[in-house]
Amino acid sequence: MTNYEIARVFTRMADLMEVQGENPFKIRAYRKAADTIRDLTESLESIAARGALETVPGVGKGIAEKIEEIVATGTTAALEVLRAQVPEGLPELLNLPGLGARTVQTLHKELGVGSIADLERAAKEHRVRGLPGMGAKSEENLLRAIESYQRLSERWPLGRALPYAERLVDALAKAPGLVRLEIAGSIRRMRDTIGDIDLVGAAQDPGPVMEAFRNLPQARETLLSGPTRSSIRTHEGLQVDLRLVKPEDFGALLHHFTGSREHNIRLREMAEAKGARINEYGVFDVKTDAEIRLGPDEADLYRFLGLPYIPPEIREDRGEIEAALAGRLPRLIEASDVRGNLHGHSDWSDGAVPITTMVEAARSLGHAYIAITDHSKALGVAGGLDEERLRRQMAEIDRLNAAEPGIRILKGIEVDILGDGALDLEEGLLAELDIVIGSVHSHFRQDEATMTARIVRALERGVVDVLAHPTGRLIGQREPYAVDVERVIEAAVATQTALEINANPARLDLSDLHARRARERGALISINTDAHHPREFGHFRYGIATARRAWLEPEYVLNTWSLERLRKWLTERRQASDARRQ
DNA sequence: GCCGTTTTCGGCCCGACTGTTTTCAGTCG
Repeated sequence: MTNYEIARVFTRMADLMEVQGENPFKIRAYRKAADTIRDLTESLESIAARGALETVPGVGKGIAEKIEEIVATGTTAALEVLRAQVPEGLPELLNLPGLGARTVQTLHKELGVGSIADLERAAKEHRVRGLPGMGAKSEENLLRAIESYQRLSERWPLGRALPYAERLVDALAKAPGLVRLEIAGSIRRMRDTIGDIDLVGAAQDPGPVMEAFRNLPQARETLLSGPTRSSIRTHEGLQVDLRLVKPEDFGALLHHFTGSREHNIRLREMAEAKGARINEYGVFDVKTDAEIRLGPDEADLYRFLGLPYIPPEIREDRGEIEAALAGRLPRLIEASDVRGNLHGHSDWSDGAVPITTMVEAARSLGHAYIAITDHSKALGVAGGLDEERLRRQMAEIDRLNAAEPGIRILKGIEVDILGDGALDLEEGLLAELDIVIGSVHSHFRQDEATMTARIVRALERGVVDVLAHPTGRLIGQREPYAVDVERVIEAAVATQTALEINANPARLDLSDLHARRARERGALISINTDAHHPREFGHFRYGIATARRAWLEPEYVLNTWSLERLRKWLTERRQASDARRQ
């Protein structure tokens, strides 16, 4: 039973309790526990085995008992009781925008609605409008909600959402009277996927800006519209919210809608201790309701609370407030720290352009080095290199380096880790390369024990310098393969293998949480674009963002190092591997 | 159901918009 599966049990219980009208705080407790569990890197089974369940935040006596029950039996009696009481399809109604628990209960009780199909029928037959608080307009809105729910409603990867939001900002920037406009919400925090776009702005007169917003070419329909807040749905089905305040309140607004909700709640609790209330307009004295005037920046708010500025990427209530209080916030890595790309492809395998084109692009970015790491022969579809072609490529790179291209080209390979943990090329040859990236591209369906052992075995050979995209996930397309990340991190530390944060926004693998865990355990990280074309060097922004969310300082990221330091590390780790194997 | 250098009981963020209301409940972020 994975943590993810156990979390799903509690989420399901929360859904069922919600449509039953159970105590909202109890429901929240279950959801919070589920979120926490999903984020753990250690398996609940092993936490349970050492009797430490109640040390997990949000897990108390009740939920701990249920976890033990789930670990032992696969389910819990409490869930089965709820299931017996509530129709299977009822919780799904909560996904319809505008429909909450109270209305779902009424629909179920009064009309016998037990699924979205039931609701659609009832609305079409005008049976909904007879209910208290429901009219013809409500019926219409429900039918629209059902229609749009069936059409869309998946989360967007950051790599799609961020550029889209930036285009919206560009389009809106010309609106009359607009003085500030920023992307807030989960995009500003750079989460790997996002559910909607939050824009915040400032204007003395919000009317014309709101009108321009509703009339954006991207807007398919207006969901709601008021003087300070409007929402549209785009043609692609994504919801976009715009909030506007007076320019002097902009800092408070930006902070409020950057979130995360959990982070903001913590700050409000801290404000309460100072007799102050925080909302999107500023900070107010609880007693007099008078505004406590702060400066215009987010930093002023943190200063008021006695905290240093906390960057958006780590505002998740995952320990950042405690770290800030203790003066121990990390100096997060920045894009300008990057000195090279250690995983990328050329047209020798499945890259789009010749080595020289990739090299020139990297040089123009100001990088000091670039590794060419084409695929190995097992990846036939990608034109992977066999021994003979790899030797020719190595000679080619030697020639290019001899011509002093203004950047160091490292000879590398992305070698396949085969099904049994062997490497796809002869290890003597691999040892001649400057850098070896190892990765899994096959047999994704192996069970967790087999996959974990396979990767650990590959690392223990000591030849792989960097383990690429360690979990194999493709966001929104493919689940990570079953692998015990904790064990892989352990092996990476023991063998001094760096773990990759693959910066491709479809991967972001390691994820923020896994990367943070890896760092905590002492692993080194390499942030790589895995570029197959020069334009994909632009993906660094996503890799950096993930690293920042993982609390990474540049010190622990290989490719922020100078070429000399990097080469020294590569040499020493191989010597250590050789020594270990003797 | 969880949690506690204020508390082991009584809290658990705060405000905008909608649709239906004669003053507010429900929903959302």
